[in-house]
Amino acid sequence: MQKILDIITAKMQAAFESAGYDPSFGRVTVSNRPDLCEYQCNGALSAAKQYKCAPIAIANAVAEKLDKADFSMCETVMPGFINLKLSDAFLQNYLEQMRTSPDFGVEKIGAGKTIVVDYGGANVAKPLHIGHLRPAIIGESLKRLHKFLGYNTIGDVHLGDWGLQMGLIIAELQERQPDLPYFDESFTGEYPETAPFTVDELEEIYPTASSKKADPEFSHKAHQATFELQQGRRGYRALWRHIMNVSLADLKRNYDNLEVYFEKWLGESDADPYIPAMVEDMKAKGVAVLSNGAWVIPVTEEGDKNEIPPCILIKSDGSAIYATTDLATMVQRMQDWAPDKMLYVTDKRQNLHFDQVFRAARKAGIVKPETELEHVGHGTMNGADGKPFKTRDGGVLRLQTLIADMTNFVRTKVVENQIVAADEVEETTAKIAMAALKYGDLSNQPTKDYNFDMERFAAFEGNTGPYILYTIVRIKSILSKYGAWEHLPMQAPANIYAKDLMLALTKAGPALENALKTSSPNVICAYIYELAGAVNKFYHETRILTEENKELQAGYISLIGLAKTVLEACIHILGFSAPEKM
RNA sequence: GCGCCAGUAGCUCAGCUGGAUAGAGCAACUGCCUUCUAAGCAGUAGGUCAGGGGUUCGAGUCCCUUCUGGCGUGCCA
Repeated sequence: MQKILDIITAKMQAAFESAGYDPSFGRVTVSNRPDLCEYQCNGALSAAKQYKCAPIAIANAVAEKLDKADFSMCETVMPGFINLKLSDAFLQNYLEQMRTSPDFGVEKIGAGKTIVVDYGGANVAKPLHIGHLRPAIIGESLKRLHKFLGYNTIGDVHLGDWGLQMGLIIAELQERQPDLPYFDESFTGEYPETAPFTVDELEEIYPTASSKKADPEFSHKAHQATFELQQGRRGYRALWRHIMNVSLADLKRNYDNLEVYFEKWLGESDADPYIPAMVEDMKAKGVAVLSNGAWVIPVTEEGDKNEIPPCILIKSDGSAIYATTDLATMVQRMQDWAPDKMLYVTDKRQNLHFDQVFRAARKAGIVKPETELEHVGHGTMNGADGKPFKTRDGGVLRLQTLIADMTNFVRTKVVENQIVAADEVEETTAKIAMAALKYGDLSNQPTKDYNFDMERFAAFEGNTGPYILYTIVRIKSILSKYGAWEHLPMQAPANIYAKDLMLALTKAGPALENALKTSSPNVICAYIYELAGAVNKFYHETRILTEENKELQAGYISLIGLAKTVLEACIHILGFSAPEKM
């Protein structure tokens, strides 16, 4: 469906033109003075500069020419604003069109396009911790948003399963159990089928090994193991498969628990086969050059304020590095899926890395010039005190612990409330906790750091996930008491609360598009908060089920029905859902 | 050193290519439940938009500069 702003802007531009002014001044925006009008055009003010005359004169001339069929008000105000209000009939027709269109008429701007969203960033052999929360839920949300707007979407967890971390684990294992056959180069038999460690052991082995990086001897062994693993040393590959098997099951369970689902569980290792040919190609093209013993891709471009470091392709010890696997992964993605866009959701501290990789990819011709590459660098989640999140003993907090804490916190309130039956407590609690956690995160701009405050996020008042859910639950409650509502047509606004709600509903599509364009789920949060507010005001001021005029009542029901449709679609994009009662 | 990002109410944050009186939530205070869930609604109070210059009819928004904080800055991811 055409957006209201576009419809009005087109009319306004026509009016500017027919009044003898440049139509580009006819841009209409949502009013910032809702007490005066619903939409406004400030074009006369800017036009006054170019035409060197009083803005109000331009505004009057334009207003004179404006096609006023869809407006109930059009007035000019000093120094030159043009203020507009929509007619009831226009709103009714527009909302009716929304109601009867698939997905309330949002424009499928991604139709025919494919996007890869790279957003997990989990490392094998490491439990998911709070650092994995943001990329997971922001990425999941952006993926769902693209899907809703018509894109073919491929979410790829892009496991960290190939870098130095694997070498560290191998080196540490060798120190602990040197007699295992995996370390015996002369061993030619079958390796054991069961792993020589459990998940819990693995999750202890990695941090231990990581803490020993400062030891030159150990560090060298780890680097050597990394190199040999990548070169295909048989025992290391076998060990690597054990590590993968043991930790993948655990990772999947954790992501499921967060309601984050990947279409692809590929990792850095899957990019490995693409590396040799890619590197040879880059060398042949002269894209990669030898520098200090390493093969690097210079990526400084004209216009840079100063030289940015080259992208390192092959380290001086001959092994690959994360830039290499990221580039090779692009090769694989272009070959298998030919996406129009690749979106990476990782910590913003990797900004430079992706800048380098994107430049290198374009320089080497790995992606097409029109392929969009975007890095959404998210900020850090800190504790309520604004300091890095730590457990009481200073360790890293596990994701599952965070979710459990939130769930326990919410459960207490659900039980106190006594609205749901005992056997529904867990399901309701889980939904509210998920909403609290995700909305609390997503309502912040992705790029900014924020403080995790469980009491604030799970608070049952204010701008929170639970508030949004509560609004939906209220609507559901009325609709289920009313009966069949899906067929009821939209009516003209019955009061100012109805009109405000209708105006809010028309902004759904634009909000989603804006969120997609800026890769900012917080835009959706801000929108549904506004929409939920409009619903609650309407709810408060209008008796619906006791309304005696059945015709009028049907209009109310239709209106809140559409509100439910929009709200539920939006929270689904954000990654959570509403219970029946709360 | 250089680069990037940020600084808006006591706290947490919005503010869309400059536009009318800078908006929410929390906390504080005041009202509204015999009526669809009060996890709600209405209201009061709270801001020299870090400081200083500049451009403009008009600046939280654009330019310059200072201060403060965070992060990054060739072989970790």
